[in-house]
Amino acid sequence: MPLLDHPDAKAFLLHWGEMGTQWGVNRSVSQVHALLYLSDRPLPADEIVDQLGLARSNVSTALKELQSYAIVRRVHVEGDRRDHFVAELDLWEMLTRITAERKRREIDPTIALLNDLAQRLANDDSCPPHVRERITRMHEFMSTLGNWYEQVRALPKPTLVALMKLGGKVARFLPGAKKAE
Amino acid sequence: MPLLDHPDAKAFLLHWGEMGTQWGVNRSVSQVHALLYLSDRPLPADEIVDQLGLARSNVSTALKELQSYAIVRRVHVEGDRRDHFVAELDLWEMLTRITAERKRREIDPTIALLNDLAQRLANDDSCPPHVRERITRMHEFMSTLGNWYEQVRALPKPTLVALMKLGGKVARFLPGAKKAE
DNA sequence: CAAACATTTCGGAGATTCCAGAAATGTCTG
DNA sequence: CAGACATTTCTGGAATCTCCGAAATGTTTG
Repeated sequence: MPLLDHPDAKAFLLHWGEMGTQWGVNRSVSQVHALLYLSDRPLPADEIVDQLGLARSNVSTALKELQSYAIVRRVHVEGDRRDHFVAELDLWEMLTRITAERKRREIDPTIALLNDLAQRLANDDSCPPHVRERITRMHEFMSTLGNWYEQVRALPKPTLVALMKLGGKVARFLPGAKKAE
Repeated sequence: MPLLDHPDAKAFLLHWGEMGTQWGVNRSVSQVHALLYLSDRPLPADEIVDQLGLARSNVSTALKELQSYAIVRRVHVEGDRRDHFVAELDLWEMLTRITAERKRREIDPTIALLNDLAQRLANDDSCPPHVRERITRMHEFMSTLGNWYEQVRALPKPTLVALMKLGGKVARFLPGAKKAE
């Protein structure tokens, strides 16, 4: 009955956990995520505890973290007082949500700092020209990247999927691009 | 004289170090990178030690790590026996190299595992259908993503830059896309 | 509102990572 | 090949992160 009796499910879950640690996500969090992803029904925290052998408190923290990425959500189950949880099953959604949250946490603060620095540099003649230039370049680069991301993410999902399927062929549509492949 | 006497350079360096830790890169590594990025000349390890106050051994390890991402390289300086190091200054190059290496380390092993699992699932009737389906979906998704990435990265840099400048407007060129914005 | 149940927060033991200094290894020069 | 210099690998203490169990907090039900 338990999901993890199946060796392939278990292999997936274990690998997902390891992969998480490489990504800066802690193992418990990514294991909980893998379990929910494979489950065909909402699971209460207790059952996650049983299946993964983690402490209840740890599972609680993991669920909170996953919810902060919006890739797991609480659902109510008829006739059960306990919270149940399900993972986002649309992988494209999953990717965009993780990306959005990571940008928010990791990229945006950097852009903000670079904004400040650029401000200060404008009125500071004591800064060696090459330092000014390097910081300015970085600022422009990250801003451009951030803007690009915001634009792309605003596109409707089917458009994004279509773009991805297109792969390297998008380049053909560029004005002035080589027509031949 | 030392680069870090300039408060803005220092702010950049410190922030870059913190940002690194968030990214799973250790602080020493990202500080060394920031210093080299701001420097207008190749630096020998000793000078990095002096400017950052790190142990020599630590700097050595950091340089090795940065070289493994190919965003820092060793250069020879006329009349000095010591190795000197410079950072990649083209930020677009920097991004693509980091991305390539992270994909290689983090995504490729997952795809490889999913290949194996998909193989095994094909001959395994004991696996519950929904588990099979979830793993298969994940496999397809990550493969598609990986293929997309390889195609896009093969495009010439100017094309990539042009695409990025285009932002969300690429969607206009999609066959069957809404022409109006 | 009291009792039962569910969840979160807290504190600390264990594991991991970081990083300085020491030792070892590698490389050049005379 | 000896000695000077440069770099890397090793080792252990410090700092950080992980994750359990206990205590505190929140929530439902009679």
